[in-house]
Amino acid sequence: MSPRASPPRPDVPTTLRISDLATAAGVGIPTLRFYERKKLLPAPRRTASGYRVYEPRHVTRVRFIRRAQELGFSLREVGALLAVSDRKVPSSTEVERFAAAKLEAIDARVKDLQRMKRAILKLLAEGVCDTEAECPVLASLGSLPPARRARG
Amino acid sequence: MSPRASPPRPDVPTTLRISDLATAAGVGIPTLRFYERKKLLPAPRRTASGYRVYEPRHVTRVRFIRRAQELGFSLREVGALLAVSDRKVPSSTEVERFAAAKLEAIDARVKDLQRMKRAILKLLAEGVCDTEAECPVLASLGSLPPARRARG
DNA sequence: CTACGGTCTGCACCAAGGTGCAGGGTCAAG
DNA sequence: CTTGACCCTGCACCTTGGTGCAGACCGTAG
Repeated sequence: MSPRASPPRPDVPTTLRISDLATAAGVGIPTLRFYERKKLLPAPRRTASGYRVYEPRHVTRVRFIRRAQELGFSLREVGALLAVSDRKVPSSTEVERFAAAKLEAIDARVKDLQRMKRAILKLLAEGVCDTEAECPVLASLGSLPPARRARG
Repeated sequence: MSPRASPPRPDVPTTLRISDLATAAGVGIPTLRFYERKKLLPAPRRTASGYRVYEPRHVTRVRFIRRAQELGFSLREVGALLAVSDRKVPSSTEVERFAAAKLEAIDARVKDLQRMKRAILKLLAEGVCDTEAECPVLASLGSLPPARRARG
């Protein structure tokens, strides 16, 4: 509970220790070190004694990672987005193809989610179905194209 | 390549061996045994010699599982939906709350996906941003509520 | 009968995305 | 100068959702 009055406090740009970043971004400390190992977070500056020193923009970055994950992007994909956004990688044809594929995938996912939503509503509204063959959930989603994993 | 002319062929209800089901549903054979262990597939009938014997409805069921997974449902959740659909579990308040929560989650996810889509479009259209603070992707998604995992 | 592919079981292993712990250094307060 | 909270590293372990392999049986073709 120590206020730990941010050290010399040279200016506005507050610095954060790892626990501050973890709290601010809503993740655990080990997760931050994990992201660092995975290159999703840049290796931060260190104090003389080796403590990691973060800045507020890292909060944004970690929150972005979490949001993107919730949307179904893998950490590898999040890394690709961040790399473009960081200019670590030129916005090349390859990236554009990646993004375009993602957009398509997003549209498809949205459609499917809406279908699923309707199916669940129906399931609730109609009560439970008598035979598997008539179940709205199964019917609305089970008999669509082979559904090869479209994750990538 | 043997046609394996479906045995006595008693009627329309063709039976499937595990490899047939795997092919028809677009998954691997081990995956089917895995689903069976996880109770997503009922333990099927067996031939005298112990071979699993499936029916066409199992194709629907497996495809449903894959679709639901792609939509971000965990196997545990898929199991819950299937249990309702199977009448193995009464459509109780609990189930309705589960479904209602799912619906909300779906709406939220759709909104976020659309936001992500717009962000990616912007990223592509505007070229790459100069500072992280200005990046549309980060901006559109990074600075939203704490984003505690809404998976369950 | 033999071969050969399909199937069985059980167990080991894999990748992703973390989580926990031991053993040790740091640092501000009391 | 000790205590306690915090940090470091490295390593082990966890859950999900599979994948692979060994060793043995089944079953049809030649």
